[in-house]
Amino acid sequence: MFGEFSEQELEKISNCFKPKTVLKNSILLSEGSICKEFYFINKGCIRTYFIDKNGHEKTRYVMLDKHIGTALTSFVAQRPSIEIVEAIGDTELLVINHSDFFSLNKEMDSWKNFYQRILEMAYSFQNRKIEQLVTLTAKQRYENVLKENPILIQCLSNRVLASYLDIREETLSRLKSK
Amino acid sequence: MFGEFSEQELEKISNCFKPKTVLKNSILLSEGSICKEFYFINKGCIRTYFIDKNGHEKTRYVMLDKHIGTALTSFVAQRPSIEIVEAIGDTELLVINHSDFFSLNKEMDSWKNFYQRILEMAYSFQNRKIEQLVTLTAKQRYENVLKENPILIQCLSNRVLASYLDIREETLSRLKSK
DNA sequence: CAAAACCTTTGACATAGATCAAAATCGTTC
DNA sequence: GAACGATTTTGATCTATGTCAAAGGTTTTG
Repeated sequence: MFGEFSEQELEKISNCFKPKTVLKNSILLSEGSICKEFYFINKGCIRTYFIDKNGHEKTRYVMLDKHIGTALTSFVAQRPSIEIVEAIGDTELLVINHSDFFSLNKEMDSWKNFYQRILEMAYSFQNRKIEQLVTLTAKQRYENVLKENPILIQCLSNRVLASYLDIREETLSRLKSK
Repeated sequence: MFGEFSEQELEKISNCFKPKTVLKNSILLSEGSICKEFYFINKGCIRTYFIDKNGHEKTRYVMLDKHIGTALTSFVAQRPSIEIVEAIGDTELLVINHSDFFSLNKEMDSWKNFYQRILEMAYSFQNRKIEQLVTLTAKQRYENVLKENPILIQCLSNRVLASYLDIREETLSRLKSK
């Protein structure tokens, strides 16, 4: 899906991924912990978010079926995470831990390419997010998700969707009734 | 600085970098063009920015002496760029073009690591930027730059600094007089 | 299935920062 | 160095969105 691997390589890679099932609302990574895991979502939904000075949640990234991700900044730097990782619904995951991830990255050229692509895409995604935050109004951001990624609106509660759009839930409620 | 290279590798790498001097206010990449170049700033200052629907500039990234960068999204995907790259002052650059960059990335393991580190840092930088945009007030963002990166305040005009902070120049002017 | 806990909606009000306009400064050029 | 253009400051408004509070809804739980 993200890279091209030989049979042998796939064998080695799949040995590194361990299945894991988590229930709705489970915390996979709490604030201040160091992120040791990278996830492939087989089925379900998880998100990363952080909490601002006023105690409000800000959702950065939502992963649905067949997506990958983690609290990347903490995972890469092995520093305490600002971001929290949480299961939104019951979720089946495949997990690779930090040391296996970077062992593969040392040994396997095709994994390096894979990781590069992950980083490139993560970067582009963040970049689009910044563009939208600084150029679009709350309403435009909502309409943009409605158009580009409507599945999110089905999967997320209004509370979480609002935090993803960086607006208050009251504002989202008002936007929708128009 | 960013990676570890052997003498041989350094030789090869430096053959790919060409010196280039540009004058203040030169456009290195215009909107809609495909970014073909990656820059090392020897001396001077360049920025990347884009223009929102109201015609206002939004500065994403400022590179000073010994920094590296480019309009990364366009450079990576080889798609027309939303971002503009502009010299803020007269600037001496070293330039590597897209095909040399990715040739090195194919051939040279240490360059792969180097590129990974660039991407990791670029990602973290964007992430911090998002955190600050969504959690800090205009004043806090100004004070943050004042504290963390005061050299920017010397190098940039108020107009550009304001666009970097994502506030209007009038607001910045008012913030400063307090 | 009742009650507790949580989520969403609605209303009234507050405010940070934008907008528009006009002076005041500064820098560049002929 | 006068004059033009660009940048910065100041002032008077406007507005999108936040805040606070309360009322309905829904879901979870013993």
